[in-house]
Amino acid sequence: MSPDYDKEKVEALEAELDCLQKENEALGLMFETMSRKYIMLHQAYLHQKSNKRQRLEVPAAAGSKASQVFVKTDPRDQSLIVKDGFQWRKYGQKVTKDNPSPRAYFKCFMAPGCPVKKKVQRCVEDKSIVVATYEGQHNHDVDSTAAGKSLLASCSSAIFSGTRSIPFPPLDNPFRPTITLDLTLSGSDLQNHRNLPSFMHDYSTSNDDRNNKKKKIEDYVASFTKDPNFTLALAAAVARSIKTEHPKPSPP
DNA sequence: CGCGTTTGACCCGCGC
DNA sequence: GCGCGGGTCAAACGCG
Ligand SMILES: [Zn+2]
Repeated sequence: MSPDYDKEKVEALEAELDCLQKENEALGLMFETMSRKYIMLHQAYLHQKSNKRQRLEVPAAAGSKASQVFVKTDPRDQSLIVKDGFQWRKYGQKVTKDNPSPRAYFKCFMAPGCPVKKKVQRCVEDKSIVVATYEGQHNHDVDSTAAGKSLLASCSSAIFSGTRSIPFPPLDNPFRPTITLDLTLSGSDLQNHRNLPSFMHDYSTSNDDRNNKKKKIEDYVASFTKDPNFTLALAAAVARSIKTEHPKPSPP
């Protein structure tokens, strides 16, 4: 047992720890973004409910017409995210100025007159993360068979719906499929209100019970876990995050 | 031969 | 008015 061995081992562990920390940071950012978006959405809902006319001229972004989905997947499997239960026909691809990665344009042709479009683009830094933007909503049923066949979405929902034990090898598994965060809110509002934590503060203080908020977030998380795919790591991370702060899940 | 992807052209809104 | 950047069209291509 020479010290070199231990040193090498320590370095390897440190590298792994760094990688995990980086991923944890990314996941935390996603979760934070989701929470912020939920808070913004709720705030906007209350505001719109109380005040009929909002001075925001935001045309289409007011409603939940556009939803953004952060997907973590293998760089080569990018085209596979198309098979998410819907049938998409690619009708364009463009290179954007900000992002070196090309952006692909898809349109749902599962049903006639379905105006749902979808934009898929890889993240700037992390090429393993793709951002899909869904626009519109389907007026047809989602093919459950195709959805069930679509990658490994069911395993993540199983974690949230049923047992909390994770029967899968965690981060060690290179087959880690996909992370999907469904954020049914436009991204422009996020950037607008990104530097305005007043909403969150106002909401947090004005509301009597913060547990309710946590419960809402949890419910929201559970809601979007049903549809899209989730990586085991994110599922476990979010579950632990929620569980630690609000140890009373009680899913329906 | 039918259908979906590819890929450059075209269009259109916007800022200078 | 013009250039630019993003969104869409459609002809060509490729594959089963
Ligand atoms: Zn559709």
